[in-house]
Amino acid sequence: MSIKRITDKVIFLMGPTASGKTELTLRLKSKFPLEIISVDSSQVYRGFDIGSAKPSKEMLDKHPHRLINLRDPSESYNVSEFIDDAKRAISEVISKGRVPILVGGSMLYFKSLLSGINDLPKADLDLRQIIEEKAEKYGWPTLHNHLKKIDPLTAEKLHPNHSNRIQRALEVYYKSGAPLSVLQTGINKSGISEKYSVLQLGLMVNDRSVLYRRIEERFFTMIDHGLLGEVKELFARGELDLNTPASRSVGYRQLRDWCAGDSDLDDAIELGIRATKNLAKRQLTWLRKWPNLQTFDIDEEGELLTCIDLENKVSKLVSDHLLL
RNA sequence: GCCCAGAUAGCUCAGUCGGUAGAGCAAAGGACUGAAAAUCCUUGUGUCGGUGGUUCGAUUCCACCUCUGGGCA
Repeated sequence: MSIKRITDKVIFLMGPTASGKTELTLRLKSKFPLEIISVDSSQVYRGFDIGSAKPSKEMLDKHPHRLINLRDPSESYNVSEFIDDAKRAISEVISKGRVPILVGGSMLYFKSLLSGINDLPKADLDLRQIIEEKAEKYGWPTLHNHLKKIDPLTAEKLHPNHSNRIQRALEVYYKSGAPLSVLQTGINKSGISEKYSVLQLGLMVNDRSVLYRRIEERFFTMIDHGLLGEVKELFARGELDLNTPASRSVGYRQLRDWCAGDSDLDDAIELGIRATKNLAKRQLTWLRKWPNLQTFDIDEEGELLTCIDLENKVSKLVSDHLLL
């Protein structure tokens, strides 16, 4: 076991949406030589600002976040690109003698960055389109059956209705000629856990209704801050095309329907809030089974981590981690 | 005051030609390798508005009552 220097230290701060990650990060940043790297699949899109809870311009000037505003909404971003970008960002920060803190709620990104993924063919929109059309005609269970013949191992793991993943498995096979399950035993794009000592912090909630209330309040705050205008503008520019990952973001998707005249505003808002709650629930499902996670519960009053006591606990861990 | 239509799961509703009921959404739990804020899986005992009547048996038919829409006065 080798003693690691400060140049090997990385911090993860994970938590569901609206759990107070940003606030805690800023507090830690005032005490330690940290630089922020965002782990957020929606904040990478330019123009998706208010609704993705992206920090304001002023805050970004003062506290730069890496891996934000990397793409136009018409483009797409993915886990693989994230891993490359995040690794580069981490080594840049470390080379400046500072400590990278990766903050966000995209749990697949965290997991893949930590443990690595396999080298696989990248997405092919045309091919996906073709598969999609077949599915509309024959149904996903039929395509699942087809997958059984070319990649029984993967098919076995997938439910016959699991559209996206059946589609991906077929895509991989058509592109590479090799079954996904075979490629997944190949050479990994390595994760950072081998290279760095990673302190993994997770914000959890005992009482989910506290988080849900916060989500509701925050949605209306976003509207006060101009969310509707932001969505209208994106819609007018044609950047809420449902085929792009950006436009499927929670909140934007529901308000898009309102812009398109498919629903009235109150319904869209309610659906947006619900979708955000569902997201938070899924994020917590990841964290519950996350190995080596230091978890902190938000307090009963909904004060979240503004509470000095919890802030100190986290600070202690960070401080220990940086000294070891 | 009269007429009509409703009253069924947290919400919107379907249904039972009379044998105590089911979808979607929500909620809860879970999965997760290039769309991941995505996508998918599992879980449904509810005085079927109240009281009576008919019936072996009523949430289902009948009467009255209460409430909610809409119309007429």
